[in-house]
Amino acid sequence: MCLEVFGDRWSLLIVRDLMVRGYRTFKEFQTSGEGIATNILADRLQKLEAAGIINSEPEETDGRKINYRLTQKGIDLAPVLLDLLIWGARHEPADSSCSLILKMDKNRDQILSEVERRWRERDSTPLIPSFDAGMARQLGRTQRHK
Amino acid sequence: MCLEVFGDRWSLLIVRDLMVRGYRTFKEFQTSGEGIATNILADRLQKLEAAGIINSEPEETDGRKINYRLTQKGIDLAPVLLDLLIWGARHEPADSSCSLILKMDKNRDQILSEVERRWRERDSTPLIPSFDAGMARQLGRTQRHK
DNA sequence: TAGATAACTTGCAAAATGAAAGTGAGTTTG
DNA sequence: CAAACTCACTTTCATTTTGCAAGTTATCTA
Repeated sequence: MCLEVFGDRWSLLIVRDLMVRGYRTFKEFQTSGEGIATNILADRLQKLEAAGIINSEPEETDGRKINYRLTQKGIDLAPVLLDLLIWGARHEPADSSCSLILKMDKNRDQILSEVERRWRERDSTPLIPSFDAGMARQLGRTQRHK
Repeated sequence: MCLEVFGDRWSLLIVRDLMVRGYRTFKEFQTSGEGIATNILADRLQKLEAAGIINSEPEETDGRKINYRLTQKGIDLAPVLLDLLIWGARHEPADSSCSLILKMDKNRDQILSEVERRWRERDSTPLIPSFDAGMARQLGRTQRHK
């Protein structure tokens, strides 16, 4: 059931970008440097919406843009993403932000409520820049993988 | 980084089966009814091993069999799987075991330490049969999907 | 009003997946 | 002890999914 939706390379990445990087539009995903093809992006956004994880509505001030946002069901994935992040930090040496991320293990509940607050208040600034960068690097590649 | 490994339909399912259903051999995965093709299964087992999430060793009593087990890195995925399960139970009505699963939200830490204990003691009986069935149904389909 | 821009589609080649049928080492059976 | 069987894979090949590039259409913006 719930692995259906995430059994591909992009869906969780999209959810992550909505959750912690504050992405909202097609263009932001497209140019985020992760290299998702536009047809796949369109397809995944549609499937995530069909699954009730995100919704979409045109922006009022600019009729071209469509804003994608997490639903409650989508934001409820925060614990999963956070645990995955912590797991990655613990087991993939990689990054300098690991120590930062590992501290989050202690503050798990606090961080989760912060994530939810930001969502409720439609605050789309990236969630702590350094944290964001680290989270991005941990959870998914930023470069095309050969 | 860490989404690389799980950006496909089967890898997390394999980890789940090792973790909560007590699967150990190729055959068990193959005949579990989830319908994974043997070539894909072989490929995923190899990739999971390359990623340090599982290891493999021939069984002593039967030279044909190979036992796959989670490494520490693999068992550390328990929080992720548990959160995903709880998320599924909360948002995919589906199942009668949902209420059972949702109770696990309260006992999160207790369940996680039970999972780890079982792993340490190489106890491969399914983790509470009813829980197991529910977890299986929630996390992945058991039937071929059209 | 002539570009930009945003959000997609479309077409096509390349890669991944799945079903089915092998293969070969090791084990059980008669 | 040889034939049959089991287990863990490979191989082959058809189908599906993905990725890239190039449109397309409906808004803006200068």
